[in-house]
Amino acid sequence: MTSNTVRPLIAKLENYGPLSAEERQVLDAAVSGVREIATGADMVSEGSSPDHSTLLLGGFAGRYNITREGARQITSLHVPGDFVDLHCYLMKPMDHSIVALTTCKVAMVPHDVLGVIFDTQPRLSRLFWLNTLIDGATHRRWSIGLGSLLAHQHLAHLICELYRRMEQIGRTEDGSFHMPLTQLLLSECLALSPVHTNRVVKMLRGEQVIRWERDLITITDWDRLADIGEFEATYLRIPPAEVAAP
Amino acid sequence: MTSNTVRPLIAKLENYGPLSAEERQVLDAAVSGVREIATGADMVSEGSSPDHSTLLLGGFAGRYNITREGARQITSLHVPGDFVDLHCYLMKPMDHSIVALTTCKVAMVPHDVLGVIFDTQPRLSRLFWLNTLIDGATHRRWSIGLGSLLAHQHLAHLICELYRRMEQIGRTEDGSFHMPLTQLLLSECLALSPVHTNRVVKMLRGEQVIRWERDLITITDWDRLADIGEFEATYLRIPPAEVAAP
DNA sequence: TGATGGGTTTAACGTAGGTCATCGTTCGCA
DNA sequence: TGCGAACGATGACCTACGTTAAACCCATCA
Repeated sequence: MTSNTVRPLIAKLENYGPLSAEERQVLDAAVSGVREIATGADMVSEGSSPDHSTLLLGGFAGRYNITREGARQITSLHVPGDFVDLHCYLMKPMDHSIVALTTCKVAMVPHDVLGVIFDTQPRLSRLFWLNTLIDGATHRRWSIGLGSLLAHQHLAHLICELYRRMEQIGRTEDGSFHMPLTQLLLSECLALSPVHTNRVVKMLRGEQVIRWERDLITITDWDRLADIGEFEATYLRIPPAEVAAP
Repeated sequence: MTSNTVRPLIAKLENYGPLSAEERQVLDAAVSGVREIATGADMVSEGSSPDHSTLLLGGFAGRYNITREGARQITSLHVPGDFVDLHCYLMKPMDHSIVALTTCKVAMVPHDVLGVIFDTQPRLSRLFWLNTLIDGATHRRWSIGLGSLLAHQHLAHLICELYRRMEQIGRTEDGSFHMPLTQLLLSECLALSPVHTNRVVKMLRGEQVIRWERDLITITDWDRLADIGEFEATYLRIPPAEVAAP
C-alpha cells in the first residue's frame, strides 16, 4: 500500500497512463520530509543548487523572476501534484525562484533517489520527462498569451488552463474551482497592471462567461470562454473538455 | 569514426559534458534521411504526429503558432545542433509548427531509435532531457522579455542569447555572428510590430552597442548590451561570457 | 537599363494598457 | 464594536507601442 502523501502526483501522472503497483511504491518511497511553506515564502531560491526536487502536495506555487525595474514576472503556476523544480535535478543553479502563493504542503525527493529511478524505472523516467515537456508546452502557451493575445483573452486562456489542470487532479466541481490567487498575483502572471487586470476580470464577468466570488471561480460558459482565450487543451495532453454549458 | 552529419549536435551536447566514442557512434547511427527544407516551408506541422524527431544541421528554424487574428508568434528560435522537436517523441500530436526561417539542412531520428537510446544510454538520455530543460528555461526567459521588459531590452536580450548559442556551436568571430532573420521575422519573435522592431534596432545602433550590416550582427559593447537586456547566461548552462568590449 | 519586389526606414496619428489617486468592502482582531 | 490592513473597483490622464502610408534601398532579372 502506498501512503496518501504522493497521491496528487500519482493522480497527475496517471492521466498519462496507468502506474504499476511497483511504480507507485517507488514513488511513495522516493519522497521524504513533508513540510509546510507559509504564504509568500520562497520554497526554492534563485541561485541555489538544491540536492533534491520539490513536489507540491497542497496549495498554489509560482516560478518567478524579478526585473531590474522591480516587476515580478510569474512564469508558471503550480497546483498540487506538480513537480515544481524537477528540472533542477539536471539544471543547477536555479535561474529563478519558486514562491508559495498560498500556504503550501510540499515533499522532497532527493536527487540521488531520482538518479536511481532514472536508471532503473524507464517508464517513470519517461513520465518525468513528459512532465517537463508539458511544462515547456505550457510556457509556449504563456508566450502566446503574453505576446499575441489581448489582455482579456490571455486571462480567459489562463482560467481555462487552470480549470483543466485542477480537473486533472479532481479538484473541480460543476464548472467551479478554488482559485486562491489575488488579482495582484494574477497581474504578475499576465504581466498586466493590477488595475487593468481588474478591468479584464470585469469584462469576462460582464460577458457572463465566468462568475468569481471569494476564491471560487465558476465557468458559466466554457465554450465561449475557451473561444475568447483561443484555448485548446492538446498542449496539456488531456482529452478535450467535457464541461458543458449549464 | 563518426561522419560529419551529427557534428553540430555533438558540438552542442559536449558543452554539457564530454561524450564517449561509443556515444558519438550511437548518435551517428541514429540519424537518417538528411534533407533540405526551403525557406518558409514547415518542417513539422501542427496537428501531425511524426514518428521521428528532427535534428537541425544547418540554417535557422522557429516554432510558431498563429492566432485567430492572424498574428504569427514565434515561440523559439533554433540554430544548428538543436533538436527542434525532440519533445514530439513523447508529446503527440504537435501543438505548434516548425518553419525553416532560412534554407535548412535537417536529419531525422526515428522514435524507435530514440526509444532504444533511452533504454540503453543513460548518459545520452540525461543529455536529451537536459536539452528539453534548457528549452524550457529559454521559454521562461522569453516570457520575461515578452511580459516585463521594454521592447529594446527584449531585443538586446535576444541578441545576447543568439550570440551565446552561436558561440556554443563555434559560429561566432570577434563579437560577430550571422543573423539571417529579417526584421519582420524578428518582430514575430518579439511580438512587436515590424515598425517598432525597426525603431528599437535603430535605438540599439544609436547606443553603439551593436552594428548590424547585411546579415552580420557585431556586438560592439557586450557589457552594455547585456546590461540593457538584463541578460545572464546561466539559463543556457554555459559559463559567463568571455567576450570583451573592443 | 529599367522594372520588379523584398526588405528597411520614417512620419503622423491611433489605442491598449499603464499610472496615479481615491474610495469601498471585507475580515481579522483588540 | 470599532480599527487597520489587504483587496477590489473605478475614474482621469499618460505612454509605449500599433497602424497606415509612403519613400527608399538594393538585388535580381528581362
